[in-house]
Amino acid sequence: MQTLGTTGAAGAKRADARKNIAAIIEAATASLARDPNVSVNDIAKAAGVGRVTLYGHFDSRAALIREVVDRAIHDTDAELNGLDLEGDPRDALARLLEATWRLTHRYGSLIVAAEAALAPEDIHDAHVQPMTRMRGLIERGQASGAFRSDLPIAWLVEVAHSTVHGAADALHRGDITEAQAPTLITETVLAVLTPSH
Amino acid sequence: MQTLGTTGAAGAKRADARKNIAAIIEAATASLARDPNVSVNDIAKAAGVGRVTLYGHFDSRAALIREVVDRAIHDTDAELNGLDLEGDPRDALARLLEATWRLTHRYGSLIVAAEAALAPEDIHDAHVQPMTRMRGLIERGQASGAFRSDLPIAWLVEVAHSTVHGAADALHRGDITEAQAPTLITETVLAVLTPSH
DNA sequence: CCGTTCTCGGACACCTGTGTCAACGTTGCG
DNA sequence: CGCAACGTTGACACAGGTGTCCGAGAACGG
Repeated sequence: MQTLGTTGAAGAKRADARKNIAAIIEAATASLARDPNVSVNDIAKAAGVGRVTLYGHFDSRAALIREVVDRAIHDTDAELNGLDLEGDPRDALARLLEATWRLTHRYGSLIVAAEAALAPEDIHDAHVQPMTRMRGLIERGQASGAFRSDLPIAWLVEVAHSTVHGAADALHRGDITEAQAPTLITETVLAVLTPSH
Repeated sequence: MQTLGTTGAAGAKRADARKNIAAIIEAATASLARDPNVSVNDIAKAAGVGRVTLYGHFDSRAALIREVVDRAIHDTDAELNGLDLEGDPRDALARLLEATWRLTHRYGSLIVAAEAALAPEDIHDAHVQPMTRMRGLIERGQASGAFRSDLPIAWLVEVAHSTVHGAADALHRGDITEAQAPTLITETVLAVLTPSH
């Protein structure tokens, strides 16, 4: 058992087993996105299987979260790598922000769950990966004079992320609608990044 | 026992009892600001008393948190009410942001603890109170033309808060220093609020 | 100085969540 | 078919946190 590790390669398992594994991962992703402290029991119930069945496929709660996070990182990378980050930095940033928002909205508080359950080393990648992408784009915009350079680059990246995060909170609270979120985020971040004159 | 409820009025108690209560509240505030999931045991140890002594003064973990939160709200209100919010809206906003930052930094993740332990009704006040202050100031600035009016007011308030929150994260991560935080926050929020032309 | 008040520590019951086991179904393949 | 391999299940053991009770002892305040 436990033939699938962090690689996630489901080999020659029985058909129903593979179906259950998929259901568990899907349910875990959705549940953890909502509440980072969901119990394994709730995740199993959401997947339509028994709790012990889940333990038959994943060694521990941490192993399950690791698998979910790995998939999230993989999907995120795939989605973000398919993005066109060339051209006008402002337009590129808008595209990157829109994608980041979509992913944040999908995975929600998964990162919180990961931080609580996984070792710091495992978290590092999840944070650094999208960070450097945003950072690189902002640096390119600074070099071309499209973005302001009088604030620390790390801070500008942080602003982009907190704005996206804040939009998620505001949406959850009902202050804004899902439709207007991307516009508000882009408008806001660009307002910060635009040089005074 | 338990003569102090949410009012927090310590009456004619014994001197050491009052001292211990104060130590407990102080330790709980500091502990919860760091980790919203601290156990009652750890809080008691941090206060230098036994766990049972703590239960002698507070009916439950929730009651303790409620007391801590009430004090935090009270102190916050006092500090914010002492602020001069008149004059140039930009300067007033800078003052309000600076105070908000200081308080956020002091109380840290206390709100998270409150959200997990208290009923939604009890949380409402903690959120709404500082919200309306910021909102009123922004509205005044909008009326005088100092701030942009093309974005929803609720979103602008959210931006101010997520920027402060983001600064706390960046500081915790070591991306910025405590000294530059107020400047960065003010600079950023003003960049968003300043009309395009 | 003495009674009241408070602290302290251990022990207990209870709850929730995690992880494991052996027995019970079910699937898949010859 | 039929059997062996595998997945699934309820039941069990364990750990950590909360809240309570008790008795012994210390400190306060009159």
